[in-house]
Amino acid sequence: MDARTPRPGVPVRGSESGRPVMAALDLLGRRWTLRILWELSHGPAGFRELQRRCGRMSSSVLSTRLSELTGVRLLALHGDAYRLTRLGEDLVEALSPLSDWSRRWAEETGAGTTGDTEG
Amino acid sequence: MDARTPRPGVPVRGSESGRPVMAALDLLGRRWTLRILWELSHGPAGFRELQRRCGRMSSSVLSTRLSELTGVRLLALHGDAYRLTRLGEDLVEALSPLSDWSRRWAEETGAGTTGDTEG
DNA sequence: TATGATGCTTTGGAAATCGAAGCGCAAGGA
DNA sequence: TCCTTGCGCTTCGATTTCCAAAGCATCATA
Repeated sequence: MDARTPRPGVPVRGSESGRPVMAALDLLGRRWTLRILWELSHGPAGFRELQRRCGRMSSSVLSTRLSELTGVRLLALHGDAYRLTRLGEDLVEALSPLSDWSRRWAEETGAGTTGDTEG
Repeated sequence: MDARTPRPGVPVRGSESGRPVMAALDLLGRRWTLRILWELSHGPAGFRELQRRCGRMSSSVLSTRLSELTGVRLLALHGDAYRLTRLGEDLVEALSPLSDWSRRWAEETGAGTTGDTEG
């Protein structure tokens, strides 16, 4: 993490208040961040394994995301495996209703994919 | 919305499956998207008003985000006011645990701002 | 008629993201 | 002992996204 990583208590993009939720909205609104957390909720993974889970995302971006997320204590590196911290698990759990919601979204927009049990 | 806007049923960044949740993670992982939804959950707003709520964000980006979000039916334009659709309200509600979580995050990282009652 | 507010669009430059290549290391096989 | 494979990343040039300022047309008020 560098000094520009959003974290509670400091001003972030579009908000000088330091309100925690603003930091969260800024942090999560960066490409791949949500996806990385989501994938790690399925279990710890090393760098290349995680890259594969994210559809071969750019290694350079993965690298910076991982250091951002570990910097704000949502992830931790144990040996060669990244895993969610307690805080990170809580976040993913807070976001879990997204899975059900997205199915409703699919229904209402008349989307095709149905054979989808894996949240 | 153009053809590249993530929506359920089509491949998105990092996922060919068309799984709805992947589209959601891609869509929400764009700068300002979460923030815009969040701000609109406090009530409808016109273009410039919304821009102010988002801390004077760039009008060009706001414009493209608004058309993306209306394109996937999370927002609708009524007269000169953007407002959440039913689907959009459901999404914000699904995301609402984020507010409580972010406060815990602030506590655990020893952040300063406390005078913060507005989620 | 001016003045200010609105909903945007345009534009040139800055920053984020991309993807391919490469580095050093460790393990396994011939 | 070499050779290959996989690992965790970095580097770097190219593309995409984002940005802030300026501008345009329109409407309301003065």
